[in-house]
Amino acid sequence: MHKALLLLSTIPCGKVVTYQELARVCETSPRAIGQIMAHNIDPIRYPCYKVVASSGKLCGYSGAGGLSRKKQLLTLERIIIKNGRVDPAHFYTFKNISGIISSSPEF
DNA sequence: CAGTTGACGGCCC
DNA sequence: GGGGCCGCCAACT
Repeated sequence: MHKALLLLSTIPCGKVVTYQELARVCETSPRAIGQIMAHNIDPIRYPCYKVVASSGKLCGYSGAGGLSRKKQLLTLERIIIKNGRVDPAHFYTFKNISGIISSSPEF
């Protein structure tokens, strides 16, 4: 399993991450993160709906329901979405990567 | 192994 | 803010 997917489960409720941030932590390109999400086999276990573009745009969701579903799930976490975009105030950044690693067995 | 294709980002205008 | 361009990297022909 890729690191990026594991990081998703560490995101606090009410927050989202950008592809950029995941790319930074995983030391890869945002494009690669996009691929990983697109090929994500298990949207249930890994909350890939919390991943948005740096502009706040939702971009896509391969799970059932598509973008509207993704939007709905985010709304359930009290995240305000205007015009298909998440307010940047909801962006989450990984501060202590080592802490995350120690709390996740698969690392 | 060599293209192609995106759920992107940064830069420029 | 938005469109055009190019670099990026993993997955899939």
